[in-house]
Amino acid sequence: MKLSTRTRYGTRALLELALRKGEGPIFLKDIAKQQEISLPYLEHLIAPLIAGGVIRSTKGPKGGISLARNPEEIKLSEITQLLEGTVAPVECIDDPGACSRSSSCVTRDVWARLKEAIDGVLEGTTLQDLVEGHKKKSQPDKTMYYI
Amino acid sequence: MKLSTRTRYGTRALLELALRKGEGPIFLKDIAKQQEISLPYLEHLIAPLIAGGVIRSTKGPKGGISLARNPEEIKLSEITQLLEGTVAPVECIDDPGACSRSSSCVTRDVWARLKEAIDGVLEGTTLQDLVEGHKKKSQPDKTMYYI
DNA sequence: TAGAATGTTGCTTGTAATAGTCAACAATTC
DNA sequence: GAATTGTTGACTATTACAAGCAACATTCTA
Repeated sequence: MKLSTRTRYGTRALLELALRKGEGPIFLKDIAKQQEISLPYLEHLIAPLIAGGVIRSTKGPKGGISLARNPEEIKLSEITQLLEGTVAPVECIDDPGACSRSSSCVTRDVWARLKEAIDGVLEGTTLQDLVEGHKKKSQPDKTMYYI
Repeated sequence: MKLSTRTRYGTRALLELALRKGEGPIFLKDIAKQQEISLPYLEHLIAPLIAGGVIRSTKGPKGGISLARNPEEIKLSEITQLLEGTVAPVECIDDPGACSRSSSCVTRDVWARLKEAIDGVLEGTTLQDLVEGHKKKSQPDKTMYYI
């Protein structure tokens, strides 16, 4: 039940873009450094994100990548779909033909509920939520210091 | 985000035991056949389930395995824990030391919520729930035929 | 008490997915 | 036109998973 590094790294890369929204294209090099991702690996992660319309790229000097839409319009479910493929814990959820037992299998029903629970979280979270979470962490409530 | 076959097969094997509760020890051979699991593979799956106190085994002729507790007392979370290990989608949830960014990482918070969602389903489902689901499927409401 | 039936365990192997690197290429700016 | 950047494809570990095989331990029954 592990998320691939593709999804984890990709999400962090997008968060970086969201945090630096308005700065224009950001170098892959900078994202890789900031988020501690190997550059050649990151290069591969952006391809599906571009194809999926989540980011835009600019070539040449002063090039880089940037979000194609506002952070509040980009749900995590979209990111995982592009980088992880389906989030179904077993193949037979998306493709009942994958197993001859599908129609009568009770365990399959549980795994289906599992997928729904996962989807619920991913559908309900946007990049903007991550940005706000980040701000909250880096600027903790000052009242804390008065306790 | 896939469940291992260990968990899938193991759950089905336990369901089989729950369905045949009261019959005494069931042959591994029979479970393997009924649930279409390779016998040598199934043999390996039962070890952790015995160690975890979910099933009991009886050696020798007329031996086999059976549930160590009532189906309503066996939660799926317990089964996945024994067969899958943790259900956390990333290592840093259970072990913050796995990544130096843990304390400041916002994406980690999302993956934590993912784990909670998954745990919620698994904690809230028992083997007895599967048994009842199975009964419902094999004995569909007769009124269906009068439509 | 012997031997057959069953679960138990450890060793080994095949396979596939993942993670990652390297290098050639394309486009853009200055 | 040369430097800088993203793009793509080929390639290579590495790892985890799934599975098989064989020797072993235990128990029942004849």
